[in-house]
Amino acid sequence: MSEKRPTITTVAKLANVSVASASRALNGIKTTPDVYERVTEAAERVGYVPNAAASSLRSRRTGQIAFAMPDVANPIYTAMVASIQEVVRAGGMRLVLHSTGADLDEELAIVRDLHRRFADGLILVSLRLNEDHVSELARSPVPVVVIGRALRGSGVDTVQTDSRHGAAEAVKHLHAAGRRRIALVNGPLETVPGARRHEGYTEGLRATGLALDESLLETAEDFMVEPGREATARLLQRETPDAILCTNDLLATGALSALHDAGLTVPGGVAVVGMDNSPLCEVVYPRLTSIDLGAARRARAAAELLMKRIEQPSRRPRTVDVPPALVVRETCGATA
Amino acid sequence: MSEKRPTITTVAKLANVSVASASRALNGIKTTPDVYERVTEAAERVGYVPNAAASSLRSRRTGQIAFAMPDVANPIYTAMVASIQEVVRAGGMRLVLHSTGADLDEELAIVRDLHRRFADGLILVSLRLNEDHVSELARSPVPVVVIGRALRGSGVDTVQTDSRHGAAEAVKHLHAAGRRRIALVNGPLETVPGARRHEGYTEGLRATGLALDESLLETAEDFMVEPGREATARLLQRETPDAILCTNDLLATGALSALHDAGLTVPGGVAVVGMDNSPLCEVVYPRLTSIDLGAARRARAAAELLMKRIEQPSRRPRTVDVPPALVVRETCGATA
DNA sequence: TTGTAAGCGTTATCAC
DNA sequence: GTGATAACGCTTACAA
Repeated sequence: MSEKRPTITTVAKLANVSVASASRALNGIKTTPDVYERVTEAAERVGYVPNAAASSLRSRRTGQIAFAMPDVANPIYTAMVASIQEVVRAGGMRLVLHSTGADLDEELAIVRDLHRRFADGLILVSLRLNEDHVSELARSPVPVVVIGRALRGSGVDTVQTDSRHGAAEAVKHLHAAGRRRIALVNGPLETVPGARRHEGYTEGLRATGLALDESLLETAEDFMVEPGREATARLLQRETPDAILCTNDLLATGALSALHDAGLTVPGGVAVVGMDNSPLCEVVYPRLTSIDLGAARRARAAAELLMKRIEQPSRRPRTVDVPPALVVRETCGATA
Repeated sequence: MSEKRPTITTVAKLANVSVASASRALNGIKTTPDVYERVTEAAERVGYVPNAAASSLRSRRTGQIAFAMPDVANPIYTAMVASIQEVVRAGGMRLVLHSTGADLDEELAIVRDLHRRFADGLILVSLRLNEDHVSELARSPVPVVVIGRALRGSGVDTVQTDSRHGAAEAVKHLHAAGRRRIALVNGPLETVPGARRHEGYTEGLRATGLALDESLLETAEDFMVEPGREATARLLQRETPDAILCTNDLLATGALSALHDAGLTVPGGVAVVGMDNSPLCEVVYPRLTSIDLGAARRARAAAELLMKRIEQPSRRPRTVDVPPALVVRETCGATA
């Protein structure tokens, strides 16, 4: 009844070859056709499946790729997961997921945990990691690809986008559409995206000759819908802008809701631009104009960089840059 | 420069104990305080981190839980991932993600792959698995929890919801709101949810005394936004219903878009009810009335069942039932 | 309680 | 090309 799980020894015996030959045949290493035939047949017959732990222990490869992101519930990271999953599967590997809650300690903990060697590489989306943590990354026993700001000297591959430039472009677009009182609803400023997008906003104002008005700035507790709604509500209590740049689509979604509650029309009264160009844009009402930061492309690039790096650990680190692009939809046209 | 990675032997030597004692101390098995002290200190000093493969090979535990779902991009599964992630992390384990593309062969392939022993258990969301596949599940070397229809005789724990009943309730609600020409936009009928929700729809019609009108039925290629839009557009070409029941929120989102394109108002002209009560409901316009199928609760329950089952493999299989609940929002009120 | 030693199942290194 | 055999790093009987 409860026959023991077959091991490679079982297969080797049945095929009348050594375990070494069995292993070779099963791993596609050159053998005589005869041996190959007998081994595969034997394996088939007993339903042999190699043990992952044993094979990892010996080969030092786990067949797993780890992906650590700030928040599983954010559609932009979900989109990344989908892209990465494709590449990973095509390479015959598994995807291990980690959610860091955008917490710096968590981000670092995962990098340290790589010493357990549970994965052959890591793709890390980091909101808070900065130059101080380069040493931790450099110490990693397996390749790491960072999606975020390039960390000089860390020796890791990086995929980035110029979200600062993206934010500036958004402001310019709003200005070109006739908007003059452009508010900013941002996420936490101590995050890298928060800081850079703020810079981009002020840069955009400068470029268009608009003055920076502190009362048009609002910061949400987190890059999410509800905080976006609250931040926008606070903003509307003291000011009525004619446009709002939200530093991601979730914030923008919250903003749309707050504007609606306040009886303001979009884009007639207030124009809104988000960032990320996530699937959400097509689904909210009105459809959201957004700065595409190439999430899917970045994720795919990161996964591909990682796969190549795993094959060839010595190759010099590269940085891939995905340029932002404005995608115009309904929430921003000319002033009504 | 390139000192070798420390193993448990390194630690044992440094602490002047046997590797066995080192292992015990590190795994929290009773030792004298003195030994414990010396070992942990030594481990700390050399930065020892246990090797996952070696420990799995010997202990037959991987510390990994696998979650297989039809589609990473569907917010309802994302919500499940979030819930499961919490439980898994609380148990000190890792989450391995698989996306099956709602493909039966993929679903089965993952179950078979468990023989590699890369995970200590699997949570499987299955759209197509049915009684024919019970034997495959029963053969699994590690516990499996199925989120979906209970499979009798498989011996696996199951978490389910009565989506048939949910669909029927939706119809009753629409009827109570004065709707009489209630259309159905469903996903593929050969899936379990597709079939059951169709049954629920007809059951609802029967209960309210409405006649089944074949021309009010439409089937989308997939449970997603774009197919939902297309299916609804087809429907509207031949009929103008006063309500549409969509069998998930993505379909409903597509339906809203098609209705809007057709110049129909919601809920004034046509009421819409979705299913799943995903985060999407709060974000689309108008906000979507939906049948909550308790995704987060089901996911959490599944994860908890799995953890318990891993601890105690012999306990008898249970089935957890999460009842559906109507959540009323803007897309369905009384006829205008 | 601690140490000794035997594996866990595989892959890689040798001679042949 | 193939077959012995030695690791890989850890946990766990078992003996002391």
